[in-house]
Parts: sequence; C-alpha cells; structure tokens
Amino acid sequence: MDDNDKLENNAEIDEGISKPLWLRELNEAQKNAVTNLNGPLLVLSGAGTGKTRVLTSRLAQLIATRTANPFNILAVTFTNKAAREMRKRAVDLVGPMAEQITLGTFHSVAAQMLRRHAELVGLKSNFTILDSDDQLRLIKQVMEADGLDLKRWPPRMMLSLFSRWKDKGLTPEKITKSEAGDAVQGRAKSLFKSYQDRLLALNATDFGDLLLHMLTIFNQNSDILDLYQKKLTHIMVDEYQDTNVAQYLWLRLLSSSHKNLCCVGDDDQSIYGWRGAEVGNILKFEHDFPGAEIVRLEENYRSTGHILAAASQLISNNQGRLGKSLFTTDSDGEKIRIAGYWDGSEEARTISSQIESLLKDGQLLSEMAVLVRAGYQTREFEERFIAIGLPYRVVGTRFYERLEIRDALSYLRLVYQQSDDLAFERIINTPRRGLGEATLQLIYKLSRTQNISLFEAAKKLIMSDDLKPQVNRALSKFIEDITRWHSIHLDMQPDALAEIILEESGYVTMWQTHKSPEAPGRLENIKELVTAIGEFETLSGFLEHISLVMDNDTQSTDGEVTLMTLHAAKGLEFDTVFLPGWEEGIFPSQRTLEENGGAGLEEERRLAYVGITRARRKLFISFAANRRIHGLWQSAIPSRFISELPENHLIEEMARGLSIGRIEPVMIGLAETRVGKPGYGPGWDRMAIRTKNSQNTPLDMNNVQVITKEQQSKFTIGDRVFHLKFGMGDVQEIEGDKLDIQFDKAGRKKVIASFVTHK
DNA sequence: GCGTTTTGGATTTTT
DNA sequence: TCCAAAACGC
Repeated sequence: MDDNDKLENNAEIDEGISKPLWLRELNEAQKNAVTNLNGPLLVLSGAGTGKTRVLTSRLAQLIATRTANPFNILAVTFTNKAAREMRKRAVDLVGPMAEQITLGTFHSVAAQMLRRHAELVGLKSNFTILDSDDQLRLIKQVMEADGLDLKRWPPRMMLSLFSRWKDKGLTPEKITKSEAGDAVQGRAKSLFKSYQDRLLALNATDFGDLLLHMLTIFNQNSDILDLYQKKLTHIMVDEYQDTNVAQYLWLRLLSSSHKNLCCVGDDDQSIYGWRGAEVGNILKFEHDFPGAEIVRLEENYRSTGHILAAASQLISNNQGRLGKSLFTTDSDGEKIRIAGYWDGSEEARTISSQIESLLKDGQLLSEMAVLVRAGYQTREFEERFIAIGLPYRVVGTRFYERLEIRDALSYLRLVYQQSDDLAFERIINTPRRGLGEATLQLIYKLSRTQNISLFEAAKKLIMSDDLKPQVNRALSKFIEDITRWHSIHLDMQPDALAEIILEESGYVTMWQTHKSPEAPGRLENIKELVTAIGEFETLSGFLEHISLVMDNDTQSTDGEVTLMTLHAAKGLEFDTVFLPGWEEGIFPSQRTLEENGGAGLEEERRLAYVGITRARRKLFISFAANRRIHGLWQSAIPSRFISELPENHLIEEMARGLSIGRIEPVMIGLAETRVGKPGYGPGWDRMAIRTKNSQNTPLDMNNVQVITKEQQSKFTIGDRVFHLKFGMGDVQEIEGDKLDIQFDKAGRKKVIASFVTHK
C-alpha cells in the first residue's frame, strides 16, 4: 500500500465506516488526547500510561484527518532516542509520508533553523557546536585573560552559571544586577559577554546558544518568525515538564499565531531542575495558553497495584502538583521489599544473590536493574558482580566524551575546518611533537594581534625565523599534514579519510605504544569511531551528527543486569528493580537539600517516584546503616522517603536488629546538619544556606549528635576509642572532625569523630 | 618539554 | 577511595 492509499483509507475510515486502527486500541482519555487536534492541549501522562502511543497516534490522526500535512507538523523531544522512536512509530502508522514531519530534539531542530539564519546573529552557517570540554577550555581562557583566579572561581561553575542564564533565555545584554548578583565580584556579566564574543569570533555555539540565538532571531525578525508560524501549523512536545524557559519561549513564539500546541508531560517526573528545567512551565500551561484543554492519562499499564500505591503515596508528599491518581486493573502483585543492611557491601552482596536467585527462577537479567542516586554508587555493585561473575552493563560515560574520541574528532574537525581553534589547540601536541606551551604562546600572540585563526598564525610563524629549527620542522609537518588531508577530504569516504588521518598523524601509534592498561580499550574505541563514521557520506555530515547526537543507547542484550543512575532510567522499565542506598544524605542528596531547600527535596522525591515507577513486578528498596563515602566511614539513617511509603504495601526485612525507625522531625534536623561532607566544594551560596539552616532549624541538643567545635576537641592523640564497625582502637591523629585511628583488628582508618566513643 | 609526584575535590547531565 | 589536574624536578 502506498502512502496515498493509506491516507485515503484512513480518511475513509474516519468518516465512520470504522475507526482507524490506532484509535481502536486507546482508552477514553487517550482517545481524547489523540482526537483533540486544534488549540492548546496539555496531556498529563503519568508513568506507564501510554504516552508514546498517544503521541504517535496523534501524529497519525493529524495527518489522516488532513488537519495538517506532515510537513506542517513540528514534533520536539529531548533525546534523540525519543525522536527516533517517535519517527519510527509514526511511519508504521501512516507510512513514509511521516518522514516529512519536522521531528527532532529541541537542539537539533533549533540547529537546523539556526544554520539557515546564522548571519543574523553574526555566525556563519557552518558554525561549530562545542562540546562541554571545549566550552570549559574556552571559559578558562576568557577568565585567564581577565586575570581571574581560577581557584577562587572554578570555570565549571561559571559555565553552569552562563548556561543557566541561557536556559532562561538571557543574553548578556539582558542580565540585570539582580541576576548577576555579586558573583565574581560583580564581573559575571562582563565575563558572560566576553565568553559570548569569543564564541562568535570562533564561529561557534554551545548547546544553550542554539535556542538562544533562535529567540533573538525570532524577536528581531518578525518576517522569519512568520515564515515558521505559517509552515509549522501544529506543534507537539514530549516531556514538557523538562523544558527550560528558553524552550518555552521558543515554543510560545512558534505557536502564538495558531495556538495549536500540544504538550505531553508529567509534573511528577520533573527531575532536571538543576539543569534549568522549569516545572513551572507545565504547572502554568493553562494560564499561559488560555482555553487549553487538559487531558489526564491515569490508567497505568506497567506496574502492579502495590508498586503504584507506593509511588502515589510517596509523591503525594509534594506540594504544588497538578495532581493525578494512577490506577491499574492489574493485580496487587508482590509487596515492595524494604531491607536494611549493616553496610554497603552487605547490601551489594544480598542484592547480587537476589539477582542470582531470580535468574534461577527463569527471569532474564535484562529485565533487572539496579538504580542508584549517583554514579559512584555503581562501583560497589560492579565489584560484587565481577567477583561472582554476574554479567552487567553500566549505562554511563558516553562514548563521544572519551578522551581518545575527542582527540580523534578534533583531528577531523581541524581537517574539515582549519579555523577551528579549539580543535587545533587540543591536538597540536597530541601525540607529542615537541610543540609545548612556549610555541603555543607564540601562535596565540600572533593570532590575537593579526586577528587570524591559530592555524593561519602557525602558518605565518613557520615563514618567520621566530622558531627554533626543530620546532619549525615539527610545526611545518603538522600544518602540511592537515592541509594535505583537507585537500583530499572531499574525494574520499569519510571513514577511509579518518583512518588515514589517525594513522599518519601518529595518533594510533601513540596508543599502540602506550603501556597503560586502558590503552587497548582506547584503540578499540577509535576503531568503533571509524565504523560509526562509515555510516556517513561526508565528513561534514558526520560532524553535524556527532555534535548533536551524543547518544549512548547501547542495546541491552538478554544477558546483562543494568546498572545506572535514576536520572538515566527515566523512560525505561524493568520487571525487577533494585533501589539501594536510600539513606539520608545520599538520597535525598545532602547537597540538593543544602542548595535548593524544599524545592530540592521535592525534586529528590520525584526522582524516587521515577525510580519506583520503573518497576513492573518486583521492587526492592534498601539502605545501609554504615557506608564508606570517599574513603570515610559514615553511619546513616534510612531515607525519609522510606517512612513516606505506605506500610501496608511493604514487607520490611531488617537485618540484625536494624529498624526503619520512622523518622521524627528531630532526626530530620539531624540528618540535614550532620550527614554529608564537611563544608567544602563548589556552590557560592552553600555557606550562606548552611548558616541560614542552622539558624532556622533549632535542634534539641540533648537528643541530637551534632558536630561542634567542642566535640571535635573531645579526643586527643592516644585516646582509646570504640567504633561501631571497627571496634577498639587508638587515636593517632586529629584533623578537624576526622580522626585517624589505629584499630586493633581493622587496621588504620580515618573516621568521623562523631561515630567514635571513648572507652 | 615531558614524566612524575602531590594535592584537592568529589551529584544528577536528555543536547 | 580514587581520579584528574596542578606543581615539581629533570
């Protein structure tokens, strides 16, 4: 059946003969969302309520009813994976004409638009999109040029401040005094400006710029905005709760003439606030788009009754929700199992054997997942899994972020575009060519004074006699190589080109002769990269692809347990889910509480909700009473989230006399004050918040153990002490609240003073 | 300019 | 504890 037949067929069907196939499989609420085609529509879709089906069916419905042509539809997602999935399912429903839908991530759609109108913001259409590593080096340069102490103001922090501003749709001009505060002695705004100027000079953007520049263009050129409003008459947005202000403004501009904006999302699953996502967008949808229809998808097709009940009860502790009540026709299933362990390794051991016994019962490892709050928590499990030979995979470090991949990409970028200064810098001396800091400084200077790229500057330097013969030779060779590769790059398959470049530059040899244990793996990755390049016709096509598609969805095979963070698990589901590490300070994360207070706590709770709702049949939640964090032993109390779960849906399995100990207010105060690291680390306002907290949270000093100056001096070197885990020992050294103790049995350890008592 | 030692720092990260 | 970046010494 060709495209037209399919469409005709469906149009006919729609006139009453029978319903199109996609409508037949929908429940009432879903149908409501799918057939409501014009005007603003908000679809609140709880976890597991068939969101993707609704989205794709609605695309089909728009086309089949001829409400919109495929090329008049814009559909935006956050991940490439979601975009691919949506495209595939749309094609399945309406045929190849779905290829004409403008469908992609916010960033890729914005990048396409920006390439068409780049000159309006001072860019050329072949601008480079910088990855976070490039951004970091750039901001460092800008700050150094400004004579700032990089220790006092970590570049990473500046970068995140700037991207937060960009997320809010703020250009340097729009930064007000109150926005900038007194960050970096009031110089933040001018630094931001310098950073943006540098980006333009490099013909480059960062991720935030893609949206930001489009906002500028739309606001300053009504004809262009008009063009897009006329072309894109129907807009659909996935994961609306994760949009930031810039994305919201962009959507509002695009839809302002026709108001055909359909946003799908779940306020309870908003977990990216720290990245600029604004839950407010979804909460105020009705207000922003008067007359908006709201459809709630509340029938859950994923989880058992017990799991849903627990999730619902937990999330009901949050304020300011739009409110949904999930239900299922499925059975109650098994109760959730809550377990307390003595320490982290017992937790890892027990979970591992539970996985093994499920495996014996015929469950697939690919249907089991261990979800943790932070990346470092996977290690304890990995170690255990390796020890017992349990196959697992960690979803984590992304392929394109690896050092060797970035190096290789820099070669390709420089060959493609010699003016790519950041790429130049990265590889000029990799592998070692004897071109170090001194030479680089010369090149910089020339490039700055003559306002030319580093590559051009290097060329000129070779012509001069400013370089030692040896250095001149090395630099000449480098420049010649790049020039030569550039001259052939259009005549070759990009993967063959990449092979030549990486081989002839000595990059591959560098790793072959490198004698570190990870060298072979790096070579493997390089091979993999070349294979990936092979899928593209041109070098430029590949480079555009990778700058936007930092994808990492390695297909899960049947035989591996998945180990990942809760954030990474959003949108996924497993038969069995383990949620370890539910301890105050870890989850909810101490740092989030300190930095964002109540709002932070609510986001952590949503994260817990996301975790629970990943499970279809079996859910295990656990905590450990003692845990080693960054080499220090700390004792912890169970997460307050555990006490928020409804008891009649749980089975508690406590090891050796541990109890869940429903957390009393005093103990919550205790957790906020005591658990966690001593007060160092990034966060300009952390100290302020810490001080504020301690003033606002009066603690009952008789019941609560708090680290005070007085307590730190409780011990002196040579004291005989007792520790819960290590037993008796002698104090060797005292550093603030940490004691270095020689234990009789456990050896020498550093522990926190409050976990030790005199004997 | 390069290899080694020391130190400081340590959430989450769709693009 | 364990990693990466700065500082150091050749």
